[in-house]
Amino acid sequence: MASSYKVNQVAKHFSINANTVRHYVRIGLLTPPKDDSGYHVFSESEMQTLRFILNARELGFTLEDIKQLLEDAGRGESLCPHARALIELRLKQAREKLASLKALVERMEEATAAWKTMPDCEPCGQHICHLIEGAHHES
Amino acid sequence: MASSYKVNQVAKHFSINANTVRHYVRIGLLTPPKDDSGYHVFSESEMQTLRFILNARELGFTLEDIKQLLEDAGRGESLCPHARALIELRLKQAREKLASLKALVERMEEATAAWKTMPDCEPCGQHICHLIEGAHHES
DNA sequence: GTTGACCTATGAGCAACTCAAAGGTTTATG
DNA sequence: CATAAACCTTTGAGTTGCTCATAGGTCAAC
Repeated sequence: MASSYKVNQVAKHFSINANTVRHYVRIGLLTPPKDDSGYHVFSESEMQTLRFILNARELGFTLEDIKQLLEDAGRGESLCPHARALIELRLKQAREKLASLKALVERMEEATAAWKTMPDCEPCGQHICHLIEGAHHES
Repeated sequence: MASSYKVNQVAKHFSINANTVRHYVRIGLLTPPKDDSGYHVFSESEMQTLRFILNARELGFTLEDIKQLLEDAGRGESLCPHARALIELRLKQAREKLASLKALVERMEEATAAWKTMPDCEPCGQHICHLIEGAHHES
């Protein structure tokens, strides 16, 4: 009928890898029942849950966060307060990672710019590569 | 004597975790000889290699990159051309990751801002959490 | 001689997949 | 109707760079 999908159909529907769907089943995010031959059958309700998972993932929740939210929902609780607390934490972490990644890109850009004017070094016992050895991690 | 260190001394010298030093030994980045009782002994030359590793890591090279560079050096080749090619690749990747992380942070900020004005939802069969279900991963 | 601080090697855990292996099922075709 | 293609299953392992735990050996001091 209309609202019944198997793994590859689900994957195509959401434009994701079928192995990703299987991964979510494996870790218990999705719990589709099986038909007689052991194939997972996804109903509209499973599809809705998967859409929820993908949305939440896009918003920066971890899969473990999402699992907790789904468990809240399974216990009939409103998960909004929990979601608000979690996203605040994840946003803070994302900002930290962003800052350190920004710093890394700047270091890399500085290094490549500086290297443009430097000749390749001949290998010698004294140093391995002056490009890298000139970097500022001293002591 | 002066130039001979054991793992914890090495770690303290560079202000890194002793397990990090052991990790580099395990994956073959460092190859310190052993004394009679099986302890790793780090000479000045091992220390120089470790400094090289830490500098390169700070510049965004992966440990696998660094391993290749050290192998170049071991074969008496100038690794500067290789290093230049590698950093260009890693810089490109870092910029891509930076862009996607920036986009993620923006999505998270928009979501939290929008959620400030929304009430928590009561759990119902129709939807799990309108906060997350309002996100734009449709279809 | 025993406590405590060191050292070793190895396996596992993190996050979120992704791929491969080994096998069962279903469908389409010759 | 046989068989090959295209699905499906479970499970284990690989990715990156550590970090921690386990089980055990070594060494210096008191």
